[in-house]
Amino acid sequence: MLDKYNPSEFEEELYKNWNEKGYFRAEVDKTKTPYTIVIPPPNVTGKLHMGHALVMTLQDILIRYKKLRGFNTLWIPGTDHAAIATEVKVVEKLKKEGKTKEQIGRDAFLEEAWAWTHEYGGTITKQLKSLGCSCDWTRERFTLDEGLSKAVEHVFINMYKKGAIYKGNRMINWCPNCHTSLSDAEVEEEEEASHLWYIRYYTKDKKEYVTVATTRPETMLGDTAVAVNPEDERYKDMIGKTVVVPIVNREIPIIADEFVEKEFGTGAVKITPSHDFNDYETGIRHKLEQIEVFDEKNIMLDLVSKYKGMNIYEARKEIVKDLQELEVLEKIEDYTHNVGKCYRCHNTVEPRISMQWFMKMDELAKPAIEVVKEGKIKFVPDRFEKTYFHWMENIKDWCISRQIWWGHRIPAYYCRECGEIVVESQMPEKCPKCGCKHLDRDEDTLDTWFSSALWPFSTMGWPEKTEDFKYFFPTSTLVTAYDIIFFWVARMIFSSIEYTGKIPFDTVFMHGLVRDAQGRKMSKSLGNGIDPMEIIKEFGADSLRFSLVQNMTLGNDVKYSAEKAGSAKNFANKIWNASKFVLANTDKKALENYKEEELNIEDKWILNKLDKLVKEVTNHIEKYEVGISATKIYDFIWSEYCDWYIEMCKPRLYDEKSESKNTAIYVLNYVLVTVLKLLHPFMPFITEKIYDELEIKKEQSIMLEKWPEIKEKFAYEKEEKDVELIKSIIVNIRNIRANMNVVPSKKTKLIFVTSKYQELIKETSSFLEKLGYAEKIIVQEDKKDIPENAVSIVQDGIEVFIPFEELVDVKKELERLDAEKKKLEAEVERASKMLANKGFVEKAPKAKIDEEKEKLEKYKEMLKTVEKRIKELQ
RNA sequence: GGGCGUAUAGCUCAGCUGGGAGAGCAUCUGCCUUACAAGCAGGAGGUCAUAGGUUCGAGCCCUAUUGCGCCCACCA
Repeated sequence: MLDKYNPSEFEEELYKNWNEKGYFRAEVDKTKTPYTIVIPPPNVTGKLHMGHALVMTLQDILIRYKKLRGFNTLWIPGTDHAAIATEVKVVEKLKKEGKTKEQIGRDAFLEEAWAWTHEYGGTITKQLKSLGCSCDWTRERFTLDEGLSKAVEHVFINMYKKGAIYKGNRMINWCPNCHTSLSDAEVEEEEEASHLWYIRYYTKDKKEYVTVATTRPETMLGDTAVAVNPEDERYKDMIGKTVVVPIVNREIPIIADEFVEKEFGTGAVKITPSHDFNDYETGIRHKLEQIEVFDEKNIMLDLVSKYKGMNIYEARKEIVKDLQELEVLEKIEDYTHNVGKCYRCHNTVEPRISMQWFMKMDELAKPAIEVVKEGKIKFVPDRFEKTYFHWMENIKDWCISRQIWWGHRIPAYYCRECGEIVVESQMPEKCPKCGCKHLDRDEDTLDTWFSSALWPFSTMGWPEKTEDFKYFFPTSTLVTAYDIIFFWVARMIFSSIEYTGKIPFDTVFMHGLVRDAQGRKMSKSLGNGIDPMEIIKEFGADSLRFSLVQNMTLGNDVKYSAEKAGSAKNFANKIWNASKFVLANTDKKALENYKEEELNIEDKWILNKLDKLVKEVTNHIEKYEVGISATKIYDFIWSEYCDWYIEMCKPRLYDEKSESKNTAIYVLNYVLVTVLKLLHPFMPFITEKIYDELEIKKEQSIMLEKWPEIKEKFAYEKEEKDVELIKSIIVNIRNIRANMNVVPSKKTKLIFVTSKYQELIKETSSFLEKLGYAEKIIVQEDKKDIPENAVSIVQDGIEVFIPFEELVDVKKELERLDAEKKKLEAEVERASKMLANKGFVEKAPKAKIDEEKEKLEKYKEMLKTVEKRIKELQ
């Protein structure tokens, strides 16, 4: 028997039970259709945040739903080694101990990193379990696992041999803090207030000068040209001449290049090919020398001895001062511009020329664009396809090497003698070119996203042709936030097509970000983060899940506050108490003795509504509109089942002589179990807990149940309409009583005057009496014997009189009726106007016209009745 | 500079292929009615950002404008 709703009492235990019984485990079964999701692997040492909570909940909803619908579902969990993020943390830890990674060396460092991983790893998987995620934990993977590492190696070696991976000395993004190269996707632009420094570069004879505007005065030491637009009249005569770089006194040419914007600054740009992407390209076009100004730690090199050893920001100050002294600094303007920042540490990224490994992208991108264009992979919502196309169509080669140690080490070996590069899974015994026996392995590791790109198939044992891979691949739905389309989604798509020949998944379901109540990103620095584990502790995992999803719309961000979990918990409590009520009134015999032909009209009403609910919920989940589904279920349970149906049933349940008591018990149970099934994907714990108590249950667990049948025809449409009419009368009664301040304990007679609905009133009188606060219900054809002091309600085909005796003030009642009359008049006018409109009658669909005609008749009729009543009272 | 999203009640958001503006929270009134006070019943609260257009009919479709947000891009 259910006690008070307290999720912390049972959630953990239920999860353990599911897991032990093997309900999350998937087996290859060719008689069933697989439905597969691979988890977006969170950082192994990470902790669950709201974004995780959302993405995991969505996946779990899909998996549980599909399982109920009979699919052979598999959700593969796992974690990512998060190369840079983890390495940075380990380096920090070493720093606290007074050590550096260089001091302890690669092997010792990796030991530290593994120790770190083991210490902090596992937290997030535990948290996923608290959230209720139905992952197949027997298939849990880690990106640095042996199998996954093999897949990475396999891909690297093969792609290298195909020529799709190559090594090159090129300009890349460099994070001076993380000490590694970054891919383009890993750089985030941030606005920064700075200055524009205007510096004069004089000709050798000092007769002329060109003023350049720059945001990076310190890089001038490495300038090897000044560029102007070839069309720029101001500088036409200067092109081809030379000017002298102040301080270093190097003579450099003035060149013409299209990329220079005439309108910006002075229209003349200093060119530093070693420290700027544009300048690098320009340098190559014009065969300019590349002079490095500072090193990979942002420390000035020995171009000018007084700056040597300074970091670039100190050097900037000094150089500006010196330029002022040389009287070549024309002016300084305030200027705000975008600066590239490392997505991990948010330090300013520096462009650097460096030897790196790259993956050629143009050939890979083409088929990856095709599969989405052809609809083989669908993005939900589809607007994200645009983002995807734009990126894929403008993609540049992917810098895949990283100068860190934590990750998949590049399987390339270099001959010490001749420099030959050998790419193999093992170090060769000797150089195949010169025979030298001394080879060194490449020090670099691969971009974390290189292994993530293989995740949908590497987790299934690929490149081995495992049974899992053959059966479960391609996966079905990829669920992820829109902010990692580039990092992950795009790369999985081209990787999968290239390596497996198949798409990795057929649908990409993108959700938004979880923000705080004011719409700000949740961040540590703002301190506005909400810890999902705290929410679980206070409200339960079901409430967290439901509140995250309830108001979610496709692809849009979710504003979240703990209050939402509170209201979700109220909902859970509501279900709990309703179930308690149903259980308390249920006995097994009643369920066995149920006969469909004995259904009351209100039973048919709720069953018809339930059928519609099943259909709607299903359709919306199929369209990934889980937020709408959640709301529909919420509304049904609270506003239909609890507020109305249970109340309607009470008289039958409490009346021992009631013939339809058993039917009520059956329908109460039937609707409850059906709605629990619909709700289970959203709130797995409470639905299981209640299911377990139900007499009507068929399975050991609600997880083994079948999704409710979707009926195309609703058999009780008329009954539904009729009960709605009665409901509106009840609402009217309550309304009037509330306005007259009549306490619920004060019962009255209810006199129904109707010829059309005599039968309906009789059919519904069991609950009409209770919900209408009636001591007695009288049905009659005409208005004889209506007491003077009665309030009346006019409905279509029914007039209801409530004799309140001394409570009725005729004047007030007339006022009320007058208001009612005005409302009806307005309705009649509206409908008549519409029907008098030639355009409407000619062009509107027939059904709509008939509807309006029907309404007009109805309201006219009601208006007449009201007018008559007014006359009677006057 | 290009692209995308968004604008509806005090707050968070729904609103289906265009056909009488909705929910939750907050607020106000009355209720401890034997599932639930984490509740029940009732009420108040909106020129659907602005201006045009299409249509018999626009919150919804089209155009422009404005606010907010995001993504992309080599104006130093």
